[in-house]
Amino acid sequence: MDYYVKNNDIILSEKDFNLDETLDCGQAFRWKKIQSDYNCTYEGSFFNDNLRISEISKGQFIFHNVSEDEFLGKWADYFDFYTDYSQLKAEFSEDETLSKACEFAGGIRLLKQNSWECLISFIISQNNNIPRIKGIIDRLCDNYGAFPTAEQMRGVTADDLAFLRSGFRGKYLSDAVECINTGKINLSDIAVAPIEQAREELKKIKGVGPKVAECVLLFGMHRTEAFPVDVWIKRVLAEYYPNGFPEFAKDNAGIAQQYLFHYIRNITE
DNA sequence: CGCCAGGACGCCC
DNA sequence: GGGCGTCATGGC
Repeated sequence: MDYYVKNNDIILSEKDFNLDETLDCGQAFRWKKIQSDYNCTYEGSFFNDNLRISEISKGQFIFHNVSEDEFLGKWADYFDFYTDYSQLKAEFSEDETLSKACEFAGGIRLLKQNSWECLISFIISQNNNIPRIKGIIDRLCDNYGAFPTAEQMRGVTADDLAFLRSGFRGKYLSDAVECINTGKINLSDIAVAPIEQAREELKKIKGVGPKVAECVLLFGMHRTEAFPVDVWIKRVLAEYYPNGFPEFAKDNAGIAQQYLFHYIRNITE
């Protein structure tokens, strides 16, 4: 990791990183672009930690008002800087479609998000569009002052959550809160459980089906073998992988999925 | 206005 | 176990 401390900031060089591609590709919903002229700046949060980050030129970043300890201990992990994405993309490039996808948006990184935040966020995401998902999560965080813990939400009913205007998802959120607070579901255990078992556990929560479970595993537990399949990925699989997804990329199928998702959505528009 | 949104549930056969 | 209508809300 090529970085240095300057005043109260961290200056980072990382060529396999782009803010738009990483923060606005549907894996996280709490980042806002607050500036987009000669450089670009995002403000956002990871559970209850806030960050302002600028891309001052290609591959050059400022983490504003971040200490070296915070950077190494928190943000470098969140942005997965301890993983070599050049190496990863080199491996993916054995496959023609993946190679094109990596070339198309080489600055995507898989964010290592909080499992609880992910669970709630992706329950909200079902049959929903990204601007509205962001709005609902905004209202949730505004109400509690930050992203609420399950403990802070203890006992909430769907009616209590009406202010979210999350529609039929309110009862799912209420059930997720209860599952965590009663101990019926333990996210830390699920994070390290065998993947099939982890899937089945997550699906015990109302409103968590195959897609949401897979997103929680991938985005919230960094299970890189998890592979969320939505309409876009179905299209990729049908069009480019009629004989199945390549075996060599299986351990990192979820990261490959991010490149493919972004690729197929943007080349067909 | 109608169609759709990073789906899941409940019911049907 | 697969197929299908339904579920709130609002972006476009």
